[in-house]
Amino acid sequence: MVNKILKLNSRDRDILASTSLLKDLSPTAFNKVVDDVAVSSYEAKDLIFREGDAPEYFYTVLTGFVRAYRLNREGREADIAVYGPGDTFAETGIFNNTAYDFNAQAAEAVTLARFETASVAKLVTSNPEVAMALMMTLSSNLKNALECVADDRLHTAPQRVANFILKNCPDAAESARFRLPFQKSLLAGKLGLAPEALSRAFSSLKAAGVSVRGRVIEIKDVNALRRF
Amino acid sequence: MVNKILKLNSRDRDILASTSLLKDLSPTAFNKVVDDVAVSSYEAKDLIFREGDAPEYFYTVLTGFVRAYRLNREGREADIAVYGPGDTFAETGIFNNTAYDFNAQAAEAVTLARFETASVAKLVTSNPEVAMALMMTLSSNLKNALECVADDRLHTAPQRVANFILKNCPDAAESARFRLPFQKSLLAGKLGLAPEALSRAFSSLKAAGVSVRGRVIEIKDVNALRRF
DNA sequence: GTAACATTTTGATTTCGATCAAACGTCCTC
DNA sequence: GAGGACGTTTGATCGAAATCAAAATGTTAC
Repeated sequence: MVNKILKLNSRDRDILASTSLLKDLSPTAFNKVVDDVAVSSYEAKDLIFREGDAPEYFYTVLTGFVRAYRLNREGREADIAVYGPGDTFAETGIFNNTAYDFNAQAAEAVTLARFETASVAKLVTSNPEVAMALMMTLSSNLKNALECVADDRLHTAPQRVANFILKNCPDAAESARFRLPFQKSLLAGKLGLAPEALSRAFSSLKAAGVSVRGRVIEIKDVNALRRF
Repeated sequence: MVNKILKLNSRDRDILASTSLLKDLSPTAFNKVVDDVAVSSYEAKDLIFREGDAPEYFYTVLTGFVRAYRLNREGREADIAVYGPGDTFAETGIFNNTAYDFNAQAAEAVTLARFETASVAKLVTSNPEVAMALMMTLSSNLKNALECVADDRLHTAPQRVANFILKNCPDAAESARFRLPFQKSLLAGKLGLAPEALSRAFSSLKAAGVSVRGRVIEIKDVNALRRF
């Protein structure tokens, strides 16, 4: 129920060392950052933090997927991002100490590396390597967010789903098959769709040679899909 | 037609020195950054850069407004951000040297401070102050982008317009009046709406005490608007 | 294996905003 | 001030996706 907080074991250390946030750090810098890291585990649906909370921590996903979402006044939820293994989220708290501006929830069983915002904030000013790592992360998160706005505003539901599928196909391949890394309802949220709309989008993509069985997606002709 | 490129004059320097990107820099760091800055002016509708171009420069708006937008396959445009005085855009080019991922266009006559991506990239690694300034900028742009996704997904057109109006009202005020800083069609784009939808949203807000004459917005009761 | 439950799909309806078209205003030029 | 050009509003229609409801499929626990 309540998440367990543990010290980093060597397996987690290895995972962390391969994330885009930390992979380019020198051993010295890496150790400094990792010094204050804790590993926290959550069960599916557990809240990690709530919009409005003080941004005491930020996180890198080790395993599983995290859903970032906001509520409107009536309590309806809308996802604004999904973070998976290697992704870092809520790192803006380092730079302005205002409250989290979204809710974060474990979409499934999840383990996270938990950084202390305040101590990393100090590190950043003194360690250029760490600063650079954070800039890369911020930059990549910014690109994704702008991409998301563009996708929402430019593309229909089937087009968004097609885009998502194509991002998961090896570029050169003629045909492809892959497994969704998470539930369809989470994918729907990520794409800004109701689950029903995702389901209908998949079925409209049958015409473009996409077949879906459970979580397995099969694409007859990747280039044909690219054209619609 | 083609934009003029000038060296920074002292007025531009003053404006730059007050932007959130540069305001906290020491004189030394400020001078280093500003060393390679050029001022470029554009007429309304001029393209500043195109999606796919090499990210040679990034920009801070000195005066006017810039529209960032993307195209879908059919050539329809969708705005993904609007940048005004003090805002910095396209700074992600510093961190990964991939092409610009949107088009930038002067929404009206505009002057920009133009930074060389490559030289700032070098500065960043050696100068912690500059790194910090960029992190603040990235962080703020990231927050805005996520806010935009949330707003698009959670709120109807009238609600988005109401939010925009409220952001431009002094917090405490009972009633308020202000002038739109740019054309309504640009506001429509910023909010992800067709101009017609913006117009209809304004007229539906009459019921909440909002009256519009030209660019002047008048709000009878700010708190009432907050409730719808 | 079956019951209980969660997730996904399908169907019917409604709603919001896009689009097309035309009228209206405003600003600028000549 | 007449004439445009452009921006905005209004009207009518259309389409995409949300919502509500129910069926179907999948998963888990016992």
